[in-house]
Amino acid sequence: MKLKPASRVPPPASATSPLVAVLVVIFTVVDGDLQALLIRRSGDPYRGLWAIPGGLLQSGESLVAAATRKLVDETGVQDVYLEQLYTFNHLDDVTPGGSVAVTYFALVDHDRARLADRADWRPAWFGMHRLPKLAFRNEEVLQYALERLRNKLKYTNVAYSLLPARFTLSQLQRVYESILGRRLDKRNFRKRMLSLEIIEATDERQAEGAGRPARLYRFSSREPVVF
Amino acid sequence: MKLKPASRVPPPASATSPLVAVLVVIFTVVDGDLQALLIRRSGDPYRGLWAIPGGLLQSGESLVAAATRKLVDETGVQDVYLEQLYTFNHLDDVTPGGSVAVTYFALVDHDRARLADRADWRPAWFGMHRLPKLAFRNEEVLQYALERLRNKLKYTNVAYSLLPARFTLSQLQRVYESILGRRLDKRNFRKRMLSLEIIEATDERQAEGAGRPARLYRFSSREPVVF
DNA sequence: CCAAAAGTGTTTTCCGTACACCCATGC
DNA sequence: GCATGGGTGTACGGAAAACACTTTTGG
Repeated sequence: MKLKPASRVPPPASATSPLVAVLVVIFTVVDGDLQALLIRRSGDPYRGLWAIPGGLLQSGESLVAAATRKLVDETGVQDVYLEQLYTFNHLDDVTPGGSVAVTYFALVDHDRARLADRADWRPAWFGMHRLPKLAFRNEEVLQYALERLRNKLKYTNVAYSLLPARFTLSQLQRVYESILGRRLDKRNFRKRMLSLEIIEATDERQAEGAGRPARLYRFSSREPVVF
Repeated sequence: MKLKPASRVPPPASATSPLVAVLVVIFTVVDGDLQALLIRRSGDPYRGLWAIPGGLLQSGESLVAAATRKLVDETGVQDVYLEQLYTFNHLDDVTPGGSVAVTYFALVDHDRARLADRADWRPAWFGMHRLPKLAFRNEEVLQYALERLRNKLKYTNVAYSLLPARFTLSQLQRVYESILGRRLDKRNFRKRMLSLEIIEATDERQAEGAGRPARLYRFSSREPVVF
């Protein structure tokens, strides 16, 4: 049986066509730890397990709009880095007719996020190395998101979305180290960041407890930049 | 209004939910020219224009299965490189309730492809620099696919899917040049290909018209390999 | 004065790029 | 013997990686 391109137009709304869900992997870095936001399921299936926030794409809604909506629902923030990740299917093996999950990932500054405080399925942050038991095949999605994020770090300035407007180079380095999962050399790191010209020194300083006060930097651009 | 994860499960089949289409950008290299397979639309909208092959995702069908089905329909080949590209929406601005297009791209050896011979919307190859007027926003999709392919070429062996089992280094270089859109240095190219150990020399040779016969090579692996 | 974090250069290694001539065959 | 495509090595430059000590502050 052959599908005709023309058949894209008038939907036979009768047959159960696959549903479209949108999931958003929301990352943050707290205190040297890369964390993802998960919600606890209060309904079946997988009741009580944790899952990536998401919901059905509504009629007429665009994919980014749906992803942004979920992001705002869960964290209250909106103007952050958000990128489409991958489209999975059969994540959910219960929906009759199948389902398609379009996944996104977002990077939020932990201090700006205000988690929704709901009675059931409350959201919570989990370190990527201390994940709870997850619903559907959400481990796969998280791993894929992490991999993508690690790659993006190498050739884009996406880290801007994980930090406040002003930050120290040590804070920035800790963000990189949390995501990459390994220590970086301080001198090489600073040399590289500065040579890429994605950050600029300000003339402010900030004392972090004991020790010499650190210079504060800012990102030259708070829009995504690819080098 | 908030979507609950639980609502992923029982679909309210009443509302017109967005449709899911699967498109497959099929690339080949012929004679130093990177080409994409397009089909001519015989129905509305965009009647008479050319478009990327695709169709609706059928109930219960997986995304790769749908993409593979389209690929086989159009070219007769199946065991080639196939990768998910991106998921667009609003490509089609006519479907009520909106539509989502999950796009893939495939790489086929031109000599193995046997194009479907249909009365209406016949498929045909078009050089990426001589594209006809396209339906929907298919230019965007093709450009995105090209960009992705160019990147993949740098750190994977995907070219194996564009060549026969045995090939000369010059043929391989022409494939790279067609995709990248620029000339490469012969010595550097060979050095790199051999040092990556993705190809191996055979002891066969092949005369290409006049000139010294060329050694034939094969890919060490005909599965995708990332370096 | 000591603990704690910030800040700073040089050397080596590796990879990408530039570049020109000889070799084997068909006609 | 000449036209055609196949095949080969070296040198340079830039980026990444390795590596250790001094500076400034708080307590």
